[in-house]
Amino acid sequence: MAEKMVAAITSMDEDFAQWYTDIVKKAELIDYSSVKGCMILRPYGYAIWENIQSILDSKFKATGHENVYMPMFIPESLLNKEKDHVEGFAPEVAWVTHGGKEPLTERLCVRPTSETLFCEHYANIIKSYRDLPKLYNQWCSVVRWEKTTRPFLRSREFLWQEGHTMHASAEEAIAETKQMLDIYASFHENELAMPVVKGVKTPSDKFAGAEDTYCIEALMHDGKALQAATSHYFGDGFAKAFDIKYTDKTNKVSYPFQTSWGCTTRMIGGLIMTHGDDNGLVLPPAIAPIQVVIIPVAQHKEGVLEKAREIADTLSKRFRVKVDDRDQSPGWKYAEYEMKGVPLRLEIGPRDIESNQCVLVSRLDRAKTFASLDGIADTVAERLEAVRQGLYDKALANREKRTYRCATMDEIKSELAAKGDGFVKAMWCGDEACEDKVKEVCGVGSRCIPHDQEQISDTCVCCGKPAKHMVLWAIAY
RNA sequence: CGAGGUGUGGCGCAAUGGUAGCGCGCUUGCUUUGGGAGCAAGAUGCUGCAGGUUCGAGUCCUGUCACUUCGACCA
Repeated sequence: MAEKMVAAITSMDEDFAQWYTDIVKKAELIDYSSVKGCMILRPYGYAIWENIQSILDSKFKATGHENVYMPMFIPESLLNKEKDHVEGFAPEVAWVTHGGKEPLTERLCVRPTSETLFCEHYANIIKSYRDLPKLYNQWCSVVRWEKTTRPFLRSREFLWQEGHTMHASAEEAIAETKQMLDIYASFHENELAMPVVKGVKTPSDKFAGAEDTYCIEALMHDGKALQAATSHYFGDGFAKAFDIKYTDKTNKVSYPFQTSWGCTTRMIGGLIMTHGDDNGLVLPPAIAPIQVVIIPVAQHKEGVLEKAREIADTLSKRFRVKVDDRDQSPGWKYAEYEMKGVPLRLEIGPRDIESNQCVLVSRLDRAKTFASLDGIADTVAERLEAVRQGLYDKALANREKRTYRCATMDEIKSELAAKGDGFVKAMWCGDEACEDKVKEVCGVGSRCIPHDQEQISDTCVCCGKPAKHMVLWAIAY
């Protein structure tokens, strides 16, 4: 019987990539569409995104941000206004060249990101220091014509939010950049139960047109890194390129300072690869579309379904609950909701009803325990919190196990060879040539310069000159 | 963009160049129900597409498209 269940998906140790693909399909998160790299988010997958969206949206609003909606198209001339930006994105934009049968006089790109659109608009509406700050966000999809694609991790169209803000001073803009990074980090650690490393990108890895790019990096179960969210400080470069000017308190014409920050449906890929196991997806309660699934056992027997629905009524005041009364065997349903990552299962059958109890099964370890139906909502709340904490602890333990502190490139190579992919902490002189060489020789790229610095050694891991920073290195998704 | 893999019923697969089959799923009925239930009866195919070779092509050849894996690049 156990064999049959494991056979349902590829084992993650056997083939992690195939395991991932099996999960996104079998947990009914997505389906492939007829356009390469464009996935269909099915109800269950979209519900996860809606939960992520609703939590983050309330955090954004609590910090003073307002939602807007910008057009999907950017005229070529507008995209071209900021040199670094267009160079960064031009290779992967999709172009609209015709309206009906008529060629357009100027081709339009489908937004790969909306800095240029926000800047054009800000130039029109920011005239006085009284107009600042502007704290806008939008939820939308963007298009980047990627060569190779994977569901959630790299699709040609993906859903995201992009915040774009304008501030009177550099300090205020930098504070905004950091505030949003903190919001992303706490969302990942608390709601998604994913430990993350906060840091700043090296100059070669910055967002096109940014002065500083901050990010949070998470380590997946297979030891590869995933950038989970980013927050950029732009200085006044875009403001100058787009002629966004205002009159400040001293009656002087000034340029405002800008930020942007975003996170995407890629987070769902991160959830899968952080928490999933050989029985399928495992979802942290905060974003699980179903937090508690109730499985009636021997549901044709008198009183069973009624009792299941009664419990559901009680629980649904506090949790997202589903009673599955389909005509399938209980075992079939157990396997199905494990595949879908439902954090807690409640089984109720005739024997339980007699003794006023039910069986609770945590998705974390599939351990079965009896629980009294008195005060069941409090018990469920405790168990859900235990799932969240357990997921976080497990992910953190994996990250610690796979974090290597290295003083030389030889050490990096031998650690990775001996213990598998993971985070490498090693010192760096700041020279891009060394960054490139580490990637070439050791196979790991720089992910970020972590905020929490450690002194691994005094000299650059590559050239031996005095080190400026500890860098986090890894193979990235 | 480079290197591989795969295209046959909804899904997974089989079929020496010779009548397209199996399992799962699906439908109906009955019996079941505490870890993917059992029996019975059904339905489902222009073998990705286009050419070619052949008396005959799922099978061989050419082209093409799609999906997918791994690299390089990116959220």
